[in-house]
Amino acid sequence: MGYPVGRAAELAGVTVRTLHHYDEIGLLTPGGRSAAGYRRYDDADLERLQRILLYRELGFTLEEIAVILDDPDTDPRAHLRRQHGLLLDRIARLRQMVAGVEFLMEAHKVGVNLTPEEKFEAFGDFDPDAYAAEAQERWGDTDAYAQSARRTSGYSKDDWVRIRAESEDLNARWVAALDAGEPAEGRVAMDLAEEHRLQITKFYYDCSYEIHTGLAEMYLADERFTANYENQRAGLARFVHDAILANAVARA
Amino acid sequence: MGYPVGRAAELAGVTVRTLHHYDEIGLLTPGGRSAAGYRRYDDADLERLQRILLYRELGFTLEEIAVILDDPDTDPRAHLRRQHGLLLDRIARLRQMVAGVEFLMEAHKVGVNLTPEEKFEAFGDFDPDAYAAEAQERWGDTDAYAQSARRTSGYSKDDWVRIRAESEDLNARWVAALDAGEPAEGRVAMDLAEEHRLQITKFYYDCSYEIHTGLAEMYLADERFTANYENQRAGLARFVHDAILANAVARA
DNA sequence: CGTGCGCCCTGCCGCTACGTGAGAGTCAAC
DNA sequence: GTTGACTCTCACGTAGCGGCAGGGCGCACG
Repeated sequence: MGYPVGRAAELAGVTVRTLHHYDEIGLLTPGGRSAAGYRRYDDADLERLQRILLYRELGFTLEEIAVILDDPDTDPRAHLRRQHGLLLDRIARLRQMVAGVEFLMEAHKVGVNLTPEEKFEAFGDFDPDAYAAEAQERWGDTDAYAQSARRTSGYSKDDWVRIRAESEDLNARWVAALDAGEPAEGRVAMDLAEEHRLQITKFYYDCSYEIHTGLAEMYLADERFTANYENQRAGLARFVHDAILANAVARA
Repeated sequence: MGYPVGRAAELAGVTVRTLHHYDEIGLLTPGGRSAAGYRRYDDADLERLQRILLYRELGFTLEEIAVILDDPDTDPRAHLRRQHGLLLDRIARLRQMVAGVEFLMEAHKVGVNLTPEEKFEAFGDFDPDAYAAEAQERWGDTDAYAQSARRTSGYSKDDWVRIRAESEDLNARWVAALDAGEPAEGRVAMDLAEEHRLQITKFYYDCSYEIHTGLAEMYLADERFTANYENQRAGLARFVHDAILANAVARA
């Protein structure tokens, strides 16, 4: 009983070498060996293999996959839900790119000349807030992120333009507040924080005060977000962070 | 004029090292250099870079991308259309995987026990006919494939179950015909060929006799398809091929 | 005028996730 | 008992960069 390596590879649609590799690095060790030393894969092995391949398709490294799969308090159902969410997210991202290509096709047809900046923007260096939901969910397991993916996947090109405009507007006002020397715990900054929270709720997912403070922490901890704010104004990341916390404490 | 490497990298959302690498392998050589030997990227370079990144996201190797981009008779519009189609295809594939995950979740909830084969099938080693459209279009430039992607992306889990069932039913009858010793140019085989053509039209895209014969050739030429048929019965690939050709000649 | 500081250059070594043999044993079939 | 398909274990090769070393630019600031 159990499948030999060739059969397992065929079933999963991978090469024998790949299975050898996974065995070498300890990612997928077959349940047993025959007398002659042949690998024998049982049903549990194949189930694990399937999960590996799905996470791999989603862009995780083999090391990350090992961590995810060997986490003791993640049952099969949690894996399926997470994979489901991540897949929806990928689709949302691809849809955004489709919208970008359609936008460029339009521009080309009408003969509009776009600056390089505009061209790259068409695809979006993915919006930080949408991205945040992903990061949040990647290891957590709420459904804020799945909600985000579901909603963003329904957005049209025009929607994205509107969303981008509103986001940039709010951003400009953050910068203005910082430049004006507003205190992060003051009325103005806290109102901006509240507006920020409502904007996320409106476009992506229900952003509670708790989630919002979580985002604020990430704005400081994750350099991708830090850079996003700091590129606009030195100290802006910390300013936004502090304002969000003050706002959450005051209103919650 | 022209952007320095750091600025170009920032615009495109890649690292400087990546641009160096593309320069090294000749995939993207900056339009000029400053007096001090600094790379200077002009607008045309950035446009090329954007195309590179999109094709890369779609899974092409850098070498393949070079071939695609340096093909003299592919204008910007053709690139956009191709990218648009390929993106829709990726989305369709991911949707199929989503459906697969949902199917597994259902099965898990109801407590159904699936064999490993069934589990891997849930995601589909992608249906050959849908795949065919892709291969057809990847280098050609009709829109059969885009049509296929558009339609399949709208299919639900239940739809896929039905499609799979119908496909397998037809497949079984091909096998039966071959086993029964039916001639490939006979009535029975030709009727199966016609049914095959209509099934593709129904589920994926308008399959003309011309396209159909194209598919038949591919069933013999591309080992992924050959294997698909030969795994069921030796000689089946050739049998299907001959029947499709006979049918096309007789009816067209 | 020099002296940081940030950006740029060219090697070059390292890493991941395998591909691709080489050389040898295994197993079912004829 | 031999053939052909499958398996094993080294072991080196490859793609697409990441990251660091050692060294030039270039402009501001004192």
